[in-house]
Amino acid sequence: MKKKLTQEKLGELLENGISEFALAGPEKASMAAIAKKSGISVGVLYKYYRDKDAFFDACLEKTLDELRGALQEIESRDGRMLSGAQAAIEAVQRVARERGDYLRLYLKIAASSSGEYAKKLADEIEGVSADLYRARIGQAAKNGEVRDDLDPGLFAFFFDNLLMMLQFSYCSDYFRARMERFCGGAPDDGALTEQLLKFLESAFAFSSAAVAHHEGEEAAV
Amino acid sequence: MKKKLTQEKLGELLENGISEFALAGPEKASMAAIAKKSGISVGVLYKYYRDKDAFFDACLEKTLDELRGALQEIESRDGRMLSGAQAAIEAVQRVARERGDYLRLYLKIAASSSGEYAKKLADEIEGVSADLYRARIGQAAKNGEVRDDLDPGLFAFFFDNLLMMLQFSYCSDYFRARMERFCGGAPDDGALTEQLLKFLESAFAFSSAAVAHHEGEEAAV
Amino acid sequence: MKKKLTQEKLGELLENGISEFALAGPEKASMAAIAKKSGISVGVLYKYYRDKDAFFDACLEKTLDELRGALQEIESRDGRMLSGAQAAIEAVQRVARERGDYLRLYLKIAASSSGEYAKKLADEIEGVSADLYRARIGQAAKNGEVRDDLDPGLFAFFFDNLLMMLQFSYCSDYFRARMERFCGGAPDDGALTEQLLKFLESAFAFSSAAVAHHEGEEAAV
Amino acid sequence: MKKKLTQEKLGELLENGISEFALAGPEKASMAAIAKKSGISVGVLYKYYRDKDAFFDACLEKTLDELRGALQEIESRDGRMLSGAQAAIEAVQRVARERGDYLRLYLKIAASSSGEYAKKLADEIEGVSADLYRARIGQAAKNGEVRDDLDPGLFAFFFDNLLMMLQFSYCSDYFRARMERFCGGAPDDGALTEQLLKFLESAFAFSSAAVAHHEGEEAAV
DNA sequence: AATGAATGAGAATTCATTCAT
DNA sequence: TATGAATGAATTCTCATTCAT
Repeated sequence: MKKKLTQEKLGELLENGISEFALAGPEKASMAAIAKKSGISVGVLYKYYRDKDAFFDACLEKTLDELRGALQEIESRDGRMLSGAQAAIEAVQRVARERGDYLRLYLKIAASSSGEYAKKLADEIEGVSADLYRARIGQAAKNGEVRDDLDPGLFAFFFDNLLMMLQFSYCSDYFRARMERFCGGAPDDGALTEQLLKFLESAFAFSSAAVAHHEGEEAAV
Repeated sequence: MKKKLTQEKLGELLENGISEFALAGPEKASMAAIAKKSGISVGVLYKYYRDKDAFFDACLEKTLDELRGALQEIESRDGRMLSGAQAAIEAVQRVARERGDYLRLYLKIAASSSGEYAKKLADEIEGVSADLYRARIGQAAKNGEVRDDLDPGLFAFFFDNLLMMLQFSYCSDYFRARMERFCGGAPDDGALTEQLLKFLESAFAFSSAAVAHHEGEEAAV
Repeated sequence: MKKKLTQEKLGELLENGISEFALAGPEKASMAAIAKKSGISVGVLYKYYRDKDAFFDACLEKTLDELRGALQEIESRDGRMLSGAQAAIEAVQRVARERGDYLRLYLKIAASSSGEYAKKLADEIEGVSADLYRARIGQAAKNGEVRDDLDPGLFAFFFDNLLMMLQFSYCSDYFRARMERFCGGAPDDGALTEQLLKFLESAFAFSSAAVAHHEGEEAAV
Repeated sequence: MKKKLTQEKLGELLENGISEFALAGPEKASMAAIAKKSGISVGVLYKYYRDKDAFFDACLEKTLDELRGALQEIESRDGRMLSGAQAAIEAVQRVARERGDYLRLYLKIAASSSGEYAKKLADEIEGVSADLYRARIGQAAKNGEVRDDLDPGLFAFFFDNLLMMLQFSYCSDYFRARMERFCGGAPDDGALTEQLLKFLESAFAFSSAAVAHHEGEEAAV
């Protein structure tokens, strides 16, 4: 038989698919173009995936897998809010650099999907982190680690919103230009991390009690 | 008379265009459908706009005009950070309700545009508010109204990010589903506003405790 | 507006469709080829007919209308079996000459259709003549015009079978070749008519004259 | 051993080919499906047959061989017209039951082939029986067994036409539905045979009894 | 100037055929 | 020699754009 597509080829196909879908959008992306870019014929593409939708789903699935993978790394850290936040920010920066296409595709999908499909997708993609963040913040509030006059769900939402916009700002031309406009040029990763942590730290804590608690610790030192 | 009719028709045309582009996406939106919905022939549509792209640009322009209009209302308020924030949040909620199409289209564009065009667009859309927020925050820091150990540009960026995600969460099916997943159901507008203000207030160290802390520091100095 | 397709163009389109479908078969016939042959673009074809199937149905409908029209002419004659048969044979010959494509398409469809569709089609196409022939033969049997020991349905069936094969033999290359093989060359229309009438006349044992003639012959022997 | 397996496989391949071609039509039948059904790879199929057309020809050839075989059985009987006719009708009924695919494929071909190929095919398929029938009828006319005022070729043609339509009516969905429409339901094989024989007998004016019967009636009048 | 029918390039998808293994 | 994955031409159908009326 003619040589079967190697695993790498299949991976490349998905990567190119993700890239095309992210760049041109699911409608405009051309199956022929993706096949050509991957050095295969349209025929194989259709041997492996029933149709454009199925191929798109596969690209999306891979994207979500990768993003979930990046998330798990963060989740596995200790539960303290601040260190978690720092890890998350750095993960966003790394993923944006290494896997910008994934984020771009995610943005496209998020911007385009509608109706029940949107709901299904949101559950699938955001479910884990939503629950995790909410639980973590609720716990932190009980511990006195963060203020207790906040709604864990909404604060988790705001927290994730900041990370999400960070993602978009790193991966999308538009949002990057916007970020640069705000910062008066491309911001330094480290500085941005530091400032965002400061923003979050302050947002979450920073009730006098927490500060007092902190002060106590520091005093002890 | 004839002109007036045309003027009205043109406005309707743009509205329908915005609606279609926002709903179906720039690729999938049909020129014929838009013309029909507006009660004119495709011919006229092409008489006024060279091609689909040009028409799309016009729709975008109108969208941005409207959004800028909404923004100006907020900007014209007094310069105190907190009241500004509250006004902005409420403006977002109102616009999302009244002009969801504009926000949906904006999201589509932000997710799609690339290269130089993205930059141009971002400057045009975000320029004013970016500059305004940065200046306002810088001023507030000088006044001791907010912490002074923060970068005005980045904090303006974070602030606007939160508003932007709020917009998306109100107008896009996907982001709405995500918000509901975080909040365990559709959040109440008032509660959300309150909590977000709390978040911001704290982030900017508005809270008396933080201020007191600051004051102490400053007194020491 | 650009000139709307004239009625003639539309007629031509159907004719070319019928011709292509009859020649190449519904599967192989190419929409593009039909459009080109008709001097129009594929686009119009799809403006007038939803898809290939719809266009095919239109072609078939026209075919059946024409064939039914030819049939009606015969049916409107007086009810005597023999003159009806003669008219039918001559109609077949004329239609085969003038509208061979219709018969060819009919043959293709008859050969191809299956399942419930076949039943529906057969009812639509053959229903009228089946009922008519059966009634006419039943009546003729009562009148003593034809033998009364025959089943009107089956005899109508045999009668129509002979006409049907005549159709096929005139319009299909294969059946024409077969006919010529049987006859040792292309048969003369008049001779064929005469002989077929003789065959039918005898089969139905209508004409006392024919019987008398026979008697005479036999008596002579 | 190996060869035997191949021989079996080849037979199976042809059977499956005939079945597919008869069912789906030459255009729609899929080479891959036929190979799979036969438990071989497409590769071997193309090793044995240059292309789809060649394979189709082989299927056709086998079909014709089988049909000729069935015919020979009838032809080997004694030469009396009536018993020959009865044998032929019963053979048609049996073949339709046992080898419906052959007849369906034959019908497809007859409906599709055109030009020189049609002629070649008709000669090959119909040649023998055409000659046989003509000769037999000519002889019967000389013997006084049938009327002598008929053209042996045309009468043979009419006779074969009736058998052919019987074939079609037994094997094709369309023609079966048509037959049932004429008969008011599925006819009984025996009744059909009896009536068709009556029709033929009368057409050829064979039976002295029928004539006598008539004579009696007429005398009474 | 307005109309909307006609155009035709372009996209998805299929499947007979090839050929490396 | 057998395999069956890969190829890519061909086909259907869509819709932005044009232009005769």
